[in-house]
Amino acid sequence: MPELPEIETIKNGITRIIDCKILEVFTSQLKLRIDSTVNLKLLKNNSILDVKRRARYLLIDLTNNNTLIIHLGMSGRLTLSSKFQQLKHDHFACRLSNNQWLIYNDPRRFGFIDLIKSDDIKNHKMLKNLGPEPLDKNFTSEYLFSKINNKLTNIKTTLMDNKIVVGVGNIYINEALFDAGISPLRSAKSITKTETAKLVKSIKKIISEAIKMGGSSISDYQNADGEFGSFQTLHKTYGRQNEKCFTCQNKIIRITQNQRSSFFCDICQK
DNA sequence: AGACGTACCTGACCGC
DNA sequence: TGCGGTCAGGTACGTC
Repeated sequence: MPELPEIETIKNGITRIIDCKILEVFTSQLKLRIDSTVNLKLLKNNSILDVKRRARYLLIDLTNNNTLIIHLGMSGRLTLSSKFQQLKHDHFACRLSNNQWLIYNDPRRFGFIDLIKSDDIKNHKMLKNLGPEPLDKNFTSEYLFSKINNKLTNIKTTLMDNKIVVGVGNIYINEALFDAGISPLRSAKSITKTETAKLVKSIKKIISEAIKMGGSSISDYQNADGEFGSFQTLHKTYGRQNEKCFTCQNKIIRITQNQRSSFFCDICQK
């Protein structure tokens, strides 16, 4: 489901739980992608100090030096609701002192929830090797060029590598490459310094616009209040195979790269 | 070391 | 209707 703009939107939607106390915890028996290090029932009586995001991970800081890490995988949803009746695929829920339930639902179970000591967060195996945030000032064209100029792999796959830059998934990389006028088929090492600068600018632009629009709702993404994002109405390539390019009227092509769909215009993107 | 394929899961959709 | 195939927003891991 979610790339960085969707997670950022969810994060903004749940900041109202800050200062709430966790009164009750539900967990399903089903296995998520990785097992929680400790029993999540231990969350009871912790209070929420802060809600943060790193890459596509939501980090909920708690009292007792605990941090809850939530990843939504491909199909996860995190919602706030005044009631909780366990639905299929609900894997975690907690009742808060503001009379709301925070509910984690994930049909495909590619996501996970873990509870660790806040001090150990940087060492968590899912977080320790992450590259910079795309909107961070240290994600520059000099940095990116140094990371890609010896890579044989295509530029699209390269930019989806979390060690290089985080949070840029299949939707937004297609959109950013279109914006930059660069074909997804190019090898990373063939991208010039000038093109790298354009690419960095396009990634920042697309991600910021998507955050402003509340993310993209392709089939089932919803924010913490069950509302849909609207950036999908501005997609210029993603999901538009055989439709006309808005710039040149050429047909948008769909191909497969590393088992993921790429959409592009072979006239506008060189 | 780097490149690439595979695996984890469910559900929606399409063609026969 | 039902069945098999394909596809889906992510990411770690195995193998060459």
